[in-house]
Amino acid sequence: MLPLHRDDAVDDSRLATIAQVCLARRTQMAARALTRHYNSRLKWLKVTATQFAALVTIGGREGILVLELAEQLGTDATTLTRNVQLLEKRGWVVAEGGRGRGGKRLTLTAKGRAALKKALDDWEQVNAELVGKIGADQARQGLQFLLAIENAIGSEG
Amino acid sequence: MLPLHRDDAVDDSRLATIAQVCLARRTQMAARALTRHYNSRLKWLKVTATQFAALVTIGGREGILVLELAEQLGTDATTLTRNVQLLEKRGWVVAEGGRGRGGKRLTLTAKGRAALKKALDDWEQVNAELVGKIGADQARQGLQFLLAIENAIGSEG
DNA sequence: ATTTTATAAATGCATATACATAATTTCGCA
DNA sequence: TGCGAAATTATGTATATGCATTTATAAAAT
Repeated sequence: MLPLHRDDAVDDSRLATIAQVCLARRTQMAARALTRHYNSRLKWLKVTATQFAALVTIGGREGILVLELAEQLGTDATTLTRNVQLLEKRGWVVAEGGRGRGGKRLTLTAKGRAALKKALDDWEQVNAELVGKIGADQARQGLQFLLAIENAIGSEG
Repeated sequence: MLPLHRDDAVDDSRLATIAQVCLARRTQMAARALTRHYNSRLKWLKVTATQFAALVTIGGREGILVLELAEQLGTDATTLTRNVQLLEKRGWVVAEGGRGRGGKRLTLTAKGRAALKKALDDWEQVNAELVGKIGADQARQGLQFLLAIENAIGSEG
């Protein structure tokens, strides 16, 4: 039986095109590759790329709230609640305050600052390598593209 | 007490710069925003962006192996093992074969093709909206950038 | 002062992700 | 024919993610 004129038929070449040009798919693929890459480079410090991003942000703004950290990292606040708990268990971050108005203010511990400082050197190397490989121009354009995507989506559902 | 000359001090402006130009961070942020956006648009079909990408790929290559699907999606094969199990439970995908050489060949069910077909219309709309907002040129350059990132990382740790 | 309201974080549940390792199947060869 | 090697998927464990909902706190209103 030939599968012609099926109601549920989909065009194969259309699917191939979509796989090539879907912004979500390609961005996720690159994000996964980058995460794996950074994780492997930061493995000796037992820091993940996600944790590194949080440490950088807290270090740059001591006393930041969980909600503000979520905003800076572009994640849901409930995700940050748990990610921060891991950082606290690691002894890298301490919090003052709690639920409700006023919130929970986060600061790095000495241990946290030390870990961050070490990780920064690795980051510098990894990022420089990547920029070297793709070229400074493309890196700059890429960052603009990523920002444009975020702005295009904004906070609408 | 002034925090001058601390061994663990980190430069705030350096941290701010890193937050701006870290390729991993910015790509992940965009990926998260895109995932949320696509998920909300595909919510009425109870399909996630990740599942959509898998359905597109399986639909475009019936009989694909889990390992090949992982390659196409740029994820670890062990992730795909579980993602595919969800698709099977949903009745969208059936598998022939199993462990070991020969592997497990995946195909869409009629239900899977129907879901894919509906999702494709949503995808078309969402992607067109995004490209419209950021501009066709930047979209094209962005896709090239993402590809360049993947190539730069390749399969090295 | 007590109630209401707004704000911030935490929890329950489900999916997504990857590394290390295990289990299973098949192929090739002795 | 049976054993070792290669290939492929599955499992254990941990982190990451988001939505819906709940809990806790502080401010505002009456």
